[in-house]
This record gives sequence, C-alpha cells and structure tokens, in this order.
Amino acid sequence: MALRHAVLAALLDGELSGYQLAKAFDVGVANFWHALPQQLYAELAKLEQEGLVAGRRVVQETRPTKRLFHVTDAGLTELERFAAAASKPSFIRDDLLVKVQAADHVDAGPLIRQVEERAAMAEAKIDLFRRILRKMRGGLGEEEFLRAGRRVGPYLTCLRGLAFEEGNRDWCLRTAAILRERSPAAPDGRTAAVPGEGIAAMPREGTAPAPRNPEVAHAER
Amino acid sequence: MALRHAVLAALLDGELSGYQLAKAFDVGVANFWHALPQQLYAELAKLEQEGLVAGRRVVQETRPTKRLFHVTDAGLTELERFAAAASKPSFIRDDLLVKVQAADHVDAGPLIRQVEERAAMAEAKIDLFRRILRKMRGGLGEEEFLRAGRRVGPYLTCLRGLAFEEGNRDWCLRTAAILRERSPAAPDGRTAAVPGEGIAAMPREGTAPAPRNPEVAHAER
DNA sequence: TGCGACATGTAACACGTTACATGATTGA
DNA sequence: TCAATCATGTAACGTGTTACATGTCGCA
Repeated sequence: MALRHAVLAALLDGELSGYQLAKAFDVGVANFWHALPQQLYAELAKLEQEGLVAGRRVVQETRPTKRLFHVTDAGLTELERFAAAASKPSFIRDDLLVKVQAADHVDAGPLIRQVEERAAMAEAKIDLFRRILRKMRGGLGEEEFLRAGRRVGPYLTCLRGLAFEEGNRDWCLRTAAILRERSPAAPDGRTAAVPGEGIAAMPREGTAPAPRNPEVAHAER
Repeated sequence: MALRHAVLAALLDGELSGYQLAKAFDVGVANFWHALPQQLYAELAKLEQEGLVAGRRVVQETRPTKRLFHVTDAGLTELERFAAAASKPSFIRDDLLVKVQAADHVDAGPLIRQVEERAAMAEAKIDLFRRILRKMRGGLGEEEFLRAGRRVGPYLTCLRGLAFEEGNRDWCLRTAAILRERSPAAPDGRTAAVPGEGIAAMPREGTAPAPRNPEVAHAER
C-alpha cells in the first residue's frame, strides 16, 4: 500500500495531471518508485474518493482537457502517518541478475550482450539524473544546497537513483569483461558452458553448527 | 514470470529442499531475487508438474522427511531460453525513498531514525556478503577466482548485492546527516517541517520546447 | 497521410503478501 | 518449558502487468 503514498509525495511539488505523473513514474525518472499509467489513473481516482487529493479541471485550447491534482490537508496527514510508520525492507528483483546467476550453465553470448546493453541504459540514466540534480540546485553547490535549499527530498532521492545507476553501470561493465574473458569463443559468439560442480548455494555462516544431514533412506519420486 | 527461473538458477548449485530454498530467498541472502516460502513451495510444485525440476524424497532419522529438488534437462533448456530472451529493466521500489521524497513536508524525527536503522541493516548485509564471497573464492584472490574459478555466476550476483548495500549504507548515512543538520530540534526529537514551495517534479530536460500550458478556463471539481 | 505526444481510462490476468494450519525436535 | 528450527503447505487478498479502447492536435 505504498503507491498511494508515492503519488502523494510526487504531488507535493505542485499540481500534476495523471499523464504528467505517469511520465514521472515511468522508466526515465522513477528514482523512488515506478508505476504504469493505468495504476496511476486508478490510484488517483481512489485517492480523490477518499479526499486525499483533489482535482481541478483545466480546459486547454489545443490539447484535450486535463485534470490537475494536488494533495489535500487530509492527504498530508496521511503522508505524515505513513512516514512515521515502520518501513519494510526493500529487495532486489532483477531478471538480469537471475541470468548472471546461471551464467556458468548458459550460452554466454546473449548474456554478455544484455549486460552491456544494461550498462548503456544505466549510463543514459546517469546523465539524466546529473542534469536533473544540476537543475534542482540552481546555481548553488551541492553541499550548500543540501544545507540551505528549500526542498531537498527530491534531491536526496535523485542522489540515490544516481548512485544506484552508477553501481549498475560499474557492475555491468566488470561482469561483461569477466564473462568475455572466460568465453574463449568469438567476441559475441556462442560458448561452451563449463558445467562446474555443486557448491552449496548461499552458505549462511555463523548460524549454528551446520546441521549434518542425517539422510538414512531415500525412495525416488 | 521470472520467479521460476530464479528457482532454477538457485538449484543449479545442487539439490535443495523447499525449506532450504526459502532460506536462500529470504531477507538474508537474496542477492538476485527475493521470495517468500509459500511462493517457493507453490512454484516448486508447478515446476515439477511441468518437468523442469524433479524431487527426491529423503527420509531422515530425527527431522521430518523432506524433498530435494534438482533441475532436469528440460529445466536447463528452459533456463537457456530465458537467458537468451530480452530482459526487462528493473526498477527501484522502496518505502523509505518515498518517505525521503516527502522529507520537507513531514516530521523529520521518525524519518531520521528509519534512515539510520536502514544503514545498520545495510551494514549487516555487507558483512554477510563479504563472508559469503570469501568462502566462495576459497583461498584465491578475487581477480584470480573470477578468471579461473569454476562457477562465477553466484559470485558475480553477490558482488552486485554487496555494491548495492554499500550504496545503500553510504546514502543512508549521508541523508541522515543532512536531515539532522536541517532539523534544529533535538537529536531525535520532532521538528517543524519547512513548507517550501513547488518546484516542478522531475523535469525532463532536452524533451521538446517545453509545452507552455495554454490554460484558458478552469472550473473546479 | 501517418506517427508521436497529449489525455484518460477498463478488464483480465499474473504475481506477491498476509494470515492460517500442522507437527516433531533441539537447545536455552 | 519455551522458543527456534526443520518441513510443508492452503486460502484470501492486494498489487502490478498486459491488452484493449478512444479521440485530438501538431509535425514531417
């Protein structure tokens, strides 16, 4: 139940239409949450029903009529409540990491290509985030802005997004280099996978005296 | 539809029971995917029905009987297919970032506490990941292991997890410091929120000549 | 003439989370 | 004796994703 709060937080910087929100929550600039347009239109409708946001119809000359939403007092109260409640830990969930986990058992060619593609995407986001940050702090230096600027929330989340993408890029480049080096085959060609034997997955150290498995009998199926 | 592939990838390092898988996918060590036990038991059942994994019943002396699963040939083929298909981009989705985005409008006290708590959690994961990495590479140095080791997939994903948590910790510590400095109030007490006026959210630069909003009339509601 | 941006949704489905349910063994 | 670990699930619910639906305007 945090999409609603993400929407409220995004609307703190002024009125936005569903369409504008959708852009902000889209691939490009979602540094603190991501959502599809459909989710946002649905959530805005719910939030309006509950009185947490209010919309204002704006008729335009050339463009379709739109509705600009802003946070109500009740909405602010709800955000306040949410901010004070405990946060749940966040997890990585990434297709590409699943593939790299299996790297020793699958064709390296397509994997390397995907990792490099991801590095390029990260680079593009890094550029974007840097531009956004520059714009947000105006003429000021970063330290100065963070000390004295009026609104630092979005700046801080953007910094997290920037660091995340830098980490992404660095890891992707290194991973690609390693996988390439380990693939004797063509620069982007296919490779024979090295089977490799079983190392117990994710050993948790310091957790009790390793329960030696007392296997006695085993019937298949 | 990637949980199934995450399960297949996790089972590449040898047979695991549902319970063991659940631990690997749990908070502690989920460097490439996260899932709850219920999801895993359900997914294992589906995967077995489809013949992508096979289970072997193991009767134990003192512990309840368990089933150890391994990837079948069909499962490997499916993983191979998955690895070659395009990956979807991954997004951040984090409660805490939503709260920081709203930092200028909510009580700073609880927020700071949460950010610091998160930093400590990140630190704990960093320690864990470092121990796991050391164990995986055995006596070898990192570069050496990555060049010549048998199975580097899990090592690489763990490196990503490590970098992610380091980024998390650094950002949390810096953010906490900044929020503290901006809060004139007690070290962990409550603070008057500075209202701050609207800066347009997430400006996308270089995107066409900024469509000046030709608002003409506006009726409320 | 056709494509992309603007602007807003509905419906079906897949996926993830929370709550519930059971039962033996080991160590504090 | 109480909590944690081992071991496996079901059911209900909430959230996210994919596909579909509609219509205008400006630009190439």
